[in-house]
Amino acid sequence: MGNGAAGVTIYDVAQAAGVSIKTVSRVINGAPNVRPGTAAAVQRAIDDLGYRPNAAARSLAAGRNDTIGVIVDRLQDPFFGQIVAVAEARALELGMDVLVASTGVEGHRATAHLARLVQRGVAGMLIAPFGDDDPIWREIPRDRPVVLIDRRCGVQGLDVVRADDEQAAKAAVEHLITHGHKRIAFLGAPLRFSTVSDRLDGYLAALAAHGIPADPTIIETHCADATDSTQLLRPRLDAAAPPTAVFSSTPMIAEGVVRALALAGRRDVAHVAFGDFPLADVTSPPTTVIDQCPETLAHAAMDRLLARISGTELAPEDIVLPTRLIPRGSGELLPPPDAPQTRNDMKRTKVTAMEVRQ
Amino acid sequence: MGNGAAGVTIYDVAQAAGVSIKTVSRVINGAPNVRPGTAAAVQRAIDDLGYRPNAAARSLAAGRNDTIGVIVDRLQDPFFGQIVAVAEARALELGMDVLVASTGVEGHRATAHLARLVQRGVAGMLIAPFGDDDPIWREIPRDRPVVLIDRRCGVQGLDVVRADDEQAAKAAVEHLITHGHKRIAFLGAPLRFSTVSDRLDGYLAALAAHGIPADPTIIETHCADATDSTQLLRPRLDAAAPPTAVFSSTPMIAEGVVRALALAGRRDVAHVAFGDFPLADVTSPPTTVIDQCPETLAHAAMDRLLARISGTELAPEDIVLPTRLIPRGSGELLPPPDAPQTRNDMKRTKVTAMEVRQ
DNA sequence: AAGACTCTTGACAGCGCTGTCATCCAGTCG
DNA sequence: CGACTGGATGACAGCGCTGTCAAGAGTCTT
Repeated sequence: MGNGAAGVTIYDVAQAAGVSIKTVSRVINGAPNVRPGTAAAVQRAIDDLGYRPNAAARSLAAGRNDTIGVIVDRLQDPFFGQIVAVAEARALELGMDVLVASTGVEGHRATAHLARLVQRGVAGMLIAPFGDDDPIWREIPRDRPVVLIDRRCGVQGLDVVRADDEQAAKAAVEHLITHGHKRIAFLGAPLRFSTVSDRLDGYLAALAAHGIPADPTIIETHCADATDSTQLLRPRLDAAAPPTAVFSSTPMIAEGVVRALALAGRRDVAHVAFGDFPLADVTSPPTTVIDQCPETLAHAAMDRLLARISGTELAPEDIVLPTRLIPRGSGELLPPPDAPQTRNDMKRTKVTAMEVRQ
Repeated sequence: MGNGAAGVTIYDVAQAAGVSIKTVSRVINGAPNVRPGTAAAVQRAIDDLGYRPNAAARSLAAGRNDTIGVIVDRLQDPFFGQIVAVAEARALELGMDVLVASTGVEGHRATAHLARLVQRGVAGMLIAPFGDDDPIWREIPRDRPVVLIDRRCGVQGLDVVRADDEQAAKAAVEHLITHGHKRIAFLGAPLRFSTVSDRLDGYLAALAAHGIPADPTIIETHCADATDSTQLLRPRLDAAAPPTAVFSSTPMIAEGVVRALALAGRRDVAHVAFGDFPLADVTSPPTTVIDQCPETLAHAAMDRLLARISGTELAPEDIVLPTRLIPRGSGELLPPPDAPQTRNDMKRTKVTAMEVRQ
């Protein structure tokens, strides 16, 4: 009984139960071929002594480990919070634990974390790679299961579970176009995030599909955080030919956009954000979002990771999950009747992603 | 060079460097009394072979462990996200790792997690206990450092790091009173959270200090989540003598309050929330909050935990940190000039916490 | 009834590392 | 110049557990 005096070992249990340590080991691990009576006696001894197997000894002896590592940017971000929460819940079902590692907003700690988790002997890792072609990710160990979530990275041969960024962004922008918008600003995080890059492609594809020229002056991809998006959107709202709608490429950026609009007292600018966020439904007007269903993503990624950990052989796959648009009001605003036409209407008809990316 | 083929052991390094494993061990651990030349040779061998010490073997042999466990309600909650983030950052500084455990919104998994973390041999734990007098917390092992954060729990003899809930709540309510409010609703999570209980005490103390009778009909302590607070506030707004101000006891509840007010189109109800939350500044009107500075709390808790882990002897302490009120608008609204007087003005002058808690 | 199995159980050798204690050697000192 | 000191290094015994292999005890065949 009682709260397990530390220091109780398998030997103590064996002695108390009058069996060998191996039998105790069998009982602990639910191994077959132990007579019920023996198992019961051992179990009683375990309970009486408050024995808890030593995880370190166990993983040393068995050579395996029931810990998985999760690497994300920021634990504070609800998106990643949800991912870690799902990972933890799923791991728990299998009696595994989760070691968290956040790379920080610049990804500085990524390399160190990768090394640490390997050293810790994690059975597998769930990684939201920070930055697309960052050489850091080349260091991802290939000797154990790794699943990338949310973002791709330059590395080949790994499972990736992500939202259909390009299609979803395209759908979002078309949603705005359908409501009559032609000047739609793109506010994005840096393009080294594969997600943002894909979303920009979707944005451009939507414009192109509707014969709307892309205007580089309202495409911003240098927002590191919400403060940036607020500050970078502000002057554009006051410009000669202001956008009548804004597409935010991430929830964080959307936060800054909502703030910029609120500060400017503008309720006439349409807004669709990629990624749902808390209180999106009570902004004025409520923010229309693309829900990328972080939990679904996380579950899919964990399915994959846990399958690999349990030994299933799988070919690396790029799993792209659908998203859904949640219209709440801001994305359904119509442009003002006197909205100026696109400034460059006559001059050019197409901007390629390449050009924009300069 | 290269990405450390797993399976390289200290023996391989020793052989490559022409020394004994013990010397390698010394180098790895930065032990004194190793000739610089020897150390350099060993280091070279380590680098060449891509050797990484096996954490399991290490903690088994040394009997210590450089992992700390953090138990919180929900990782998705930015408040806890911040706490875990700080814990992780601080742990990393010392080369330690963080094992996360979320108890779920009802705290169901708490016991299991406690056991798991102990079994994993964590060096210490940071726990945000769910529920005050929940017997679960009696199971907290006393054989290793534990620091409680944010909330107390029935257990004695443990460090607690928390905000000054009662004083902060009192200040918040007095802030409303100063602006002329007399009918101030209290929306709270269940009182088994020590924080909520303390905040209710602060609320009652503020009313009492100003001779305002507490009205149990506008004191609600059964909000499990934001949905509840929305639904429970709604009818009260339409009641005969509606509150002219609302005090939300947690950010989650505040979210529901903001939503209820937005849905009802009410911008005239003053609102002060305990705990800052994202976009609080862009609600209509912007939400006045008490910032409990989660990061500061987390740092203070980690200071304590890491000190204990490193062997410092400390008497258990209840560390209460100050908060600050951030006026943003909603808390500074004045009550309507024709606001009805408190319904019970003549009938009673004081409600004790006891009564309210029925 | 002896051989062939199957089910239970145990002895024992590590897993990779650290702590303890012994050893060796270059200086120091009386 | 021999005893003495302290730094540098290594031999070795575990840490607590699991995997392997063998042995003992029944059970089933023919």
